[in-house]
Order: sequence, then C-alpha cells, then structure tokens
Amino acid sequence: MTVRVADVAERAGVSISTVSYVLTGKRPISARTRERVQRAIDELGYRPNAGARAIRTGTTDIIGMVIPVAPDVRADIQMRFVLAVLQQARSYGKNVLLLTSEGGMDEVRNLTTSAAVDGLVAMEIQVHDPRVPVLSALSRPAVLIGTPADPRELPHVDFDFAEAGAMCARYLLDLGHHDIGYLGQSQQAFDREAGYAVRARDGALSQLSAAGCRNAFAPVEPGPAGPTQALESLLSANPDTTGLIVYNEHALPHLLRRLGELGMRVPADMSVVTICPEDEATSLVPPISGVTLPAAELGSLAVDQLMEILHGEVPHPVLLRPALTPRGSAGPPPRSPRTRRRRAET
Amino acid sequence: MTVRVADVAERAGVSISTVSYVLTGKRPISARTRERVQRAIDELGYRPNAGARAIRTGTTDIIGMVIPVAPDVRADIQMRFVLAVLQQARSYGKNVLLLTSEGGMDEVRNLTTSAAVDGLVAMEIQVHDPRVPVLSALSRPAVLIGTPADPRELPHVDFDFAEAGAMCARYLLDLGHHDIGYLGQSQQAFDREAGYAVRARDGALSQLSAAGCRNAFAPVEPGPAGPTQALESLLSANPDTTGLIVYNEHALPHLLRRLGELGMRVPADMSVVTICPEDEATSLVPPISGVTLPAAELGSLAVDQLMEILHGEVPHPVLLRPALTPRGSAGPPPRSPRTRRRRAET
DNA sequence: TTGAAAGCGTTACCAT
DNA sequence: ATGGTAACGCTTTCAA
Repeated sequence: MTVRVADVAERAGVSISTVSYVLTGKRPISARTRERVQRAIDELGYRPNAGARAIRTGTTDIIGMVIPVAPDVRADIQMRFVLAVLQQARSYGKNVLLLTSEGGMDEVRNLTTSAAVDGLVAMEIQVHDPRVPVLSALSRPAVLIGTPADPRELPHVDFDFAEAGAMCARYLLDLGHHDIGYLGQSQQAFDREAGYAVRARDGALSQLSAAGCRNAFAPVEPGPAGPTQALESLLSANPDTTGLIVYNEHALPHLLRRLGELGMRVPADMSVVTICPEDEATSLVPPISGVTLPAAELGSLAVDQLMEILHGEVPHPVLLRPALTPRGSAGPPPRSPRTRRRRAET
Repeated sequence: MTVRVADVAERAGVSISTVSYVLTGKRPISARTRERVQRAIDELGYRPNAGARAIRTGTTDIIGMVIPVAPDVRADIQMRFVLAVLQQARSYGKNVLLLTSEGGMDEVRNLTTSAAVDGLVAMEIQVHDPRVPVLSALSRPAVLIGTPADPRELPHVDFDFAEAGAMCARYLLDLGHHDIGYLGQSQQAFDREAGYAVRARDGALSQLSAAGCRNAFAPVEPGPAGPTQALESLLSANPDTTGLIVYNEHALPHLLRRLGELGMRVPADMSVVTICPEDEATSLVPPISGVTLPAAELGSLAVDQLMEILHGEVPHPVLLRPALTPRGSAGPPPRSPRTRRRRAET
C-alpha cells in the first residue's frame, strides 16, 4: 500500500541509506546512482513519510500561525496577513498550521510541546498581551506581528503605527487645518490595547496636541451606524472640524456616504486621510489619501525572521517606516467654517 | 530536554505501556494508577510527540484545507470558510493546515502521500475543476465545498445557488417587476466556471426567461468602476429596468452609491435583492433583502462530512436550501417607468 | 490490571 | 561513493 524507502532502494538496487542521502543531499552521490534512485522514486510515486521524518529530524517544516477571532477584527485584513505568511512560508518549503488563540493558549502550547510545529507567528498583538509570556516560555521560537510593551520579550516585526498616525496629523496640519478629528478602531480594540489601534491614535493625537490644535477622538463601533455616530460625536465635540484621520477600514465607505448626506464634499468641505491597505484606499470614491498599511510585507517579514531564528541567526527587529500617498482626498480647509456648517445643516 | 513516555512511566512507577494506555484510554486502568500517571504527566508537562504518534497510528489529526488565491475572490468571504472549517475541526480535536492550489496540486499531493494530513477540504470548486480528478486520485479522502460537473466524483457539500438565484428572481417577479437585471461575479469567475457564480446566474436568468420577462446580465469587474460600468451596461440594455439581482459582495456599496447619484431611490425607483452573507446585507444602507449565503455552515458541514468518511461512514451529500429574507430593499415597481427614467437623467 | 518488547519509516553514524 | 544499523518516541501485540 504505502511506498517506503526500502521499496525505492530495492527497485533502484541500492541500499536504504543511499536513497535517504539522495533525498537529503547530505552526502555526495554518483550521478548514475542518483539518477537510478530518482527514477525509482518517480515510478513508485514515493514521498517520505512526514511523521517518520519529523521523529528523526525533530523538525516538521510546519509553522504555526496564531490568529485571534475577535469579532471586531476585519476578516479581510486578517486574511492578508494569513495569505502573506502562507506564501512566504511556502517559499521556504514550509507549511502553515492555522491556530486560534480563543479559548486560551492551551492548543498552541500543546502543539509546540508535542513538536508539531517548528515555530510560530502570532498576530494582533496587544500592548499587554497575555499570550506573549506564554509564547516566550515555549520551547520553539515565536515571532510577533506587533510590538508588546516590553519589546525585548520576543522577536517581532511591526509597522510604525505611531509615526503613521503622526504623519497623517502633520499632513493635515501642513495643509492648514486646525480642527482635526480622529476616527479609530472599535472601543473593544482600545480596551484590549491592540497595538496598532492605540499607537496610531496616540501618535496622531500627540502630534495634534503639540501643534496646539483642537482635536477630538472617537472610536468607531462595528455595524452600519458606527461611523455615523462616531462622526456625529466628533462634530459635536468640535463643529468646526475640517479634517479627519480615519484608521478603520470598515468605517470609510459609510463615512464617505454620511459626509455626502451632510452635504460635505471631500476634500472641499472636509479633508480625509486614512491608514489602510493600498487597494482599500484606491477602491473608494473618491480615493483616499493616506498611509499604506503593509500587511503583506509584515506577514512576509515575520516568516523571514522566524526562518532566521530557526537557522540559528539573531534576527534584527523590524519596524517598517510609513509613507503617505496623496490621492486628492485632503486639501486646504475651507475659508469660512460657518458657511460650511450652515450648508451642512440644510 | 524533551519529556518522553519513559520519563512519565518512571516518575509514576509504572510501565511505558501503561502510560500509553492511560493516554489513549484503549484499555481499562485502575483509578489509582491512572491518577498517578496523570499527576506525572502534569508535573512533567508531558505531551506525546506528534510525529511518533503519527508514524504509529497513521493519523496526524490534521486536515488540509485547499484554498485558491484567485485575485477576484473576496478575502473576507474566503476567510469565513476558513474560520468555519478551523472551528469545526477543532471541535473534533483536529488541526488545519492551509494549502494553496496556485502553482498546481503538487503540494497537496505531496502532503497527502507523505501522510501529513488525514484528509482534505477544498473550496471554490469550478464546474470543470482540474483539481477534482487530482483530489479523487489521492489516498486520503477529500470533501469539496461546491459541486463539480459529475457530482459522484467526490463527496461534497454545497448551497443550492441555482435555487437561490431563482428565488431572487421569483421574489422580484412576484412584486410585479418585468424588467430585471442580474449583476454577477467578475468575468474571470465565469470564465473559470466557478460553481456558485454560474449556477446562481443561470438559476436566476432561466427563471426570468420562463416568466417571459425581459432581462439582462452583466458581470462586475473588481475595482471601484466595476459596479458603475455594470449598472450602465444593464441600463443601456434595458432602460426600463426596475429590479436588480446582485450576487457580488464587492459591488453592493458602490452600486447603492451610484443609484443614489442617479437619483434612484431604493426601493421606490429600483428594487435590489442580493445573495450574500447576512451581516454584509444588514450592514448596508439601506439593508438589502436577499438570500443568505451560509458560508460558515458550509465550512462546518464539510468538516462533519470529512469526519464521517474518516470514521468509515458513507456521507450523505448535502445541498443547503436557500431562504430569502426581506429587508425592505425591494418593493413594487414604480408606476411610470418614463417618469423614473426622466428623473434619473436630470 | 499491568509489563516487555516488537515494530512504524526515517535519518545519520559508523563502517567499508 | 556506498551499505548496515541504531535510534527517534510512540502504540499495540503478546504474555503474565
């Protein structure tokens, strides 16, 4: 039924170990022998048994990817990370086992202790993440996508969300805006201190405060009403708001619709900048200026870093620098705020 | 370094086999012995080595999930299937290895032949899918999410997309519409004959034709312009169109915005029904009536079916029946088509 | 109710 | 350049 090395060896007329060495390439084999073995392998359709190999080498060529299933995490954003990790893993000949951290880290611990995975990549890291101490106590390396409070705790790759937020703020400030609102992730995300959510907000708000400018912040709840409510909250805190920083992919379409309903044109009456993946920003009407979230790159780098560690190297921490791409959704503030408000209220 | 059964046995003062039997529960163990062994396991933090177990039992407790990476497949829809499969697999104590079928099925074949997975779930099945013969030739069972041309080829679970399309059509027909357009998936999806895309469209269009009603079809390309162009194409084919069937999640927000720009109110001037996951439909403004796509249920059922097969049972094919939920986005057609068109053209 | 020992299919050390 | 064989950690048959 199942083809083993012994079958290949017999057919090729060589010893078992020779077949193994042909497979691993760990010692020189004469061209003729290799060719004969290869033919036997092809003819028999032989593939080395994964379990047997794992037990000998202590390696499974499987990377575990720990994803949370928080209901407020946008599935498509999450999928970008997963696909990037998957693709990069495959480029190293590794496979990806998908793991949920809901219901505790027991499953992750089990799979690691049972040597089912060579290493781990974990995403959606919180500033004080209870999973981080668990991960660093494991016998296999783990790389975080995101930065925990103590950055020395585990190797990680991240995007400079604080600078991304600050960059959005400076962009609007440089355009002459003085009344700027920040629409962020859901309250839940802030409650659990999701790194990206808090750092982007703090980066933006501290930049705005430093410029002595009036500013307000509102989280955006999931659901169609969330963006509308959040916008309302910002406008009632400061009716003269002329610029919005939006870091919430779900919010953007609803926000733009709502602005339209209020008679506010983008960017004539309201400037909008965002932090989100490039294609999300360009697929909106109008396209939204902003900082590109390099989801795929982060996933890819996390795998690179894990592979370095597995090869015994000491990885360099990675913090990707943001860049802002203008797409025409932000301009100078309107001359007369009152005019704008009056029109909006009609 | 690594804790083995022998360590547990020694600590508990029993034999290796006793420890193993405590673990597998395959033979009666006295309460006292079991307790002692369990304590030793806990104290040592022992977990059975996955590779060693796999080599003995011929089972890895890993399910492979084959996903395509077609650029026109909505990532968030795909993620629903993946998460559902993941969650259901875990309820059986199984783990999920994520596999891409881009670049051929070699990887899938390798992992199966090397006994790395116990079985497979494959999604995004095309009517004539080159992956299906590969999957049915494997030594491990595979369950499809979707129906191939020859349904006997492999076990599968599916949603009755033809009936879903027909149901949308009948709903609009019953409301009195006679001029109905169908906005479908991307041309790519139709080119590769993605099961859901072609069956939903054919189900809807044949129902419309049977009712002797004028109808038109347009695929919707990805990108912000796609929905607008598709709508234009439908309206130029039949300017009197009063009802739209939309099976393209990406299209809905842009479509609604465009209808607004054209001065067409939903449902007063244009009725809209859709096939999509429930939360997508309810998170739109206005909420869109339509058939709920049971993505999570399909993923879950696929795993159930795979588990049945792995337990030696013969699975029953599953074809979920659609149901239409009214949400107010469809109503009777406007009295005078001309009036509507004139207003729209202003 | 428990123990001893024979494999499972591979890799890699020690030979030749 | 190639071959024999011990070992990896576990499950399970055979014995007691």
